[in-house]
Formats: sequence, C-alpha cells, structure tokens
Amino acid sequence: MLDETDREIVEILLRDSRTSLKELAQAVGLSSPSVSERLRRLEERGVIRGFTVEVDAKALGFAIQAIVRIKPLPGKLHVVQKLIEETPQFGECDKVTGDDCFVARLYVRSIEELDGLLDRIADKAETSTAIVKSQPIPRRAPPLQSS
Amino acid sequence: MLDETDREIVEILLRDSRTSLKELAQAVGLSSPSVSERLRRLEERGVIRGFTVEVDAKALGFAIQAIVRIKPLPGKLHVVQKLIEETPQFGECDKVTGDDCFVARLYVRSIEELDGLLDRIADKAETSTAIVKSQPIPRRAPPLQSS
DNA sequence: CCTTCGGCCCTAATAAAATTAGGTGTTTTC
DNA sequence: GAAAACACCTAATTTTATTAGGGCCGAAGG
Repeated sequence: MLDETDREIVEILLRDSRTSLKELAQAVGLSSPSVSERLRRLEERGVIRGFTVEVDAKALGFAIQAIVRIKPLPGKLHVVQKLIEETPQFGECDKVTGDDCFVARLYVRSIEELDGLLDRIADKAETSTAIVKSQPIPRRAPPLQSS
Repeated sequence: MLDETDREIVEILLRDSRTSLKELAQAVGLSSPSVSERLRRLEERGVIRGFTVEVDAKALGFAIQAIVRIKPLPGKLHVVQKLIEETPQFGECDKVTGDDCFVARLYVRSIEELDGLLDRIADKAETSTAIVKSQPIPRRAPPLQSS
C-alpha cells in the first residue's frame, strides 16, 4: 500500500505536520519536489485525509472525559443522534453493533455538567457511563504497514 | 479562556492546519504577524497541543473498527496494558472507572484478524467487543467556548 | 532487439509564505 | 502622571513551497 518512504513521511507528519518539505526530504533522502509530489498523491489516494491541530481539552477547562454507551429507546434513534451531534461536549461518536447503540466521548468541566448532560438524554435512551481515569494511548493512527 | 479571535483561528486550523497566516489574518481581521503571535501563545498555553495529519484507516486497508472493553484478570493489568501499547492495531485507549478496565479502538482488516487479536488477550482479560457500524462523528475537538 | 511510454526522480528558477525588526497607540500599574 | 506592558501595525528579510524543464530506468509493444 505505502512504500517505506511514504510510511516515513506519514509518520513524521503524524508527529508534526508543519515539518517543512526540506526536512522531510532530508529525512527520506529525496528532493523537496519529490516529497511534495508524494504528499499530493497520499492525499489524493485518501491516505492522508487532512491536516489538523490537536486541541487539549484540559487546557480549555474540560478536566473530565467520559465514555458513554447510549442505547436509544425504541423510535428515538434519530432524535438521540441529532442530540449528540448538536451537543458540543460530545467528541467522537461511533454507532456500534448490538441494539443499535452509540459509544461516544464526552468532555465536561465537572461531574455536575456530566450529570446535566446525561439527564437530557435520560428520557430518550438508556446510558451507561465510564469516567476516563487516564489515557494510556491518547490517540494513535491505524498501522501504516500492511504486515 | 479564548477570545473570539483565538477561537476562530483554532476552528479554521481544526479544519485545515495548513491554512496560511495570510488567510488566517484575513479571516480574523488582523495582520500575519499578529496571528503568528497568537498561534505561538496558543501553543505555549497548551491549547494547541500540536499539528498533525489525519490518516484514513479504510484507505490503508483497515475496513473494520471495533470498540473493545478490556477488563484485565487479577494481577494482569500491566501485562494487558503493555500488550495494548505494543499492538499497533490498537488506536486510542482509555482507562476508565469500574473494575480497572480499558476501552480501546481496534483497527483490523477482517473479522479473522479481530478474532486473532482478541484471542491473544483472552487469557489475560475479559473482553467485550462492539463492531463499529458507522461514525456519526468521526472526530471532534472539545468545545472551544466556555459557555 | 529496439523503441516508446510512464513513473519517479533531479536541479534551478520563481512564487509564496513566515519571520523579524522597528514603531504606534492604548491600557494597566505604580 | 509617567512608565511599562500589551496588542497591533507595516516593511524588509529569510525561509519555504511550487513550478518548469530534463534525465534515467524498466516495463510493454512493435
């Protein structure tokens, strides 16, 4: 899928996407235009979906994170999904197998805020909540090797 | 925490962190050096933790994602954590309240691969697995407003 | 077997972007 | 009320990215 050079480029960009072409070129032993072209193709192929920044929840005052399993009551699936989408405290949300339920991350400043948010879903879904104690792996990309 | 200008800058960068200072400056009605300085301070304050790329699991052949709850058997907590960290198919992993258990994302190419990975943990932890059917919110930052 | 085409790379020149330097007005502090 | 701190500006400089133009295989086809 990716050759060794592409993999190295992506790995460097995962660590710091502002790395200059010059530095990337040095790291992989190519010229800047070559790296630029590889980058363009990685994006074109959809391997690199985009360039972004990582924002720190704690620095913004969201000291607590929770993982919430949300099982909408019969007929409430779309209402619940809409609510999740429109509530900014929800981070990523996955719809998973088993009773059509959602697993979502929640960013809150206090237990009270968490409680308040869960209350607002209480009449639309069954929920179970786990507070995040630590993040052994805060974020990690899928493997870049096909091995 | 963040003024309106900072918020706008961060929002733009979340969408595309390669946006030039010139464009950012135009968007917020400041000069490039001013935006540059604000950026520096956002990083210094830890609001922006880093610049990175988003890599697409599907494009790399990982068609399946699963959310796995992993409850280590007595005395196996550290072994399990190490295994998770060293298995590249694991994406982000949170340690949550309730019986010292982990919630992790898993990227695999097939159900067989998923099964194989779960087998390797089977003697160290109790697991329950939910396959991701869709991602209503693939990724989202915490709210930028204190509201 | 030779030619052609496509892929991938290069250097050098140009264009665009980021940074730095130096200065102005406004607000906070002593 | 002066001084310092702050947040911003423009203009000059430096760094970075992009473009243009060619060379070198290696595979495909005559």
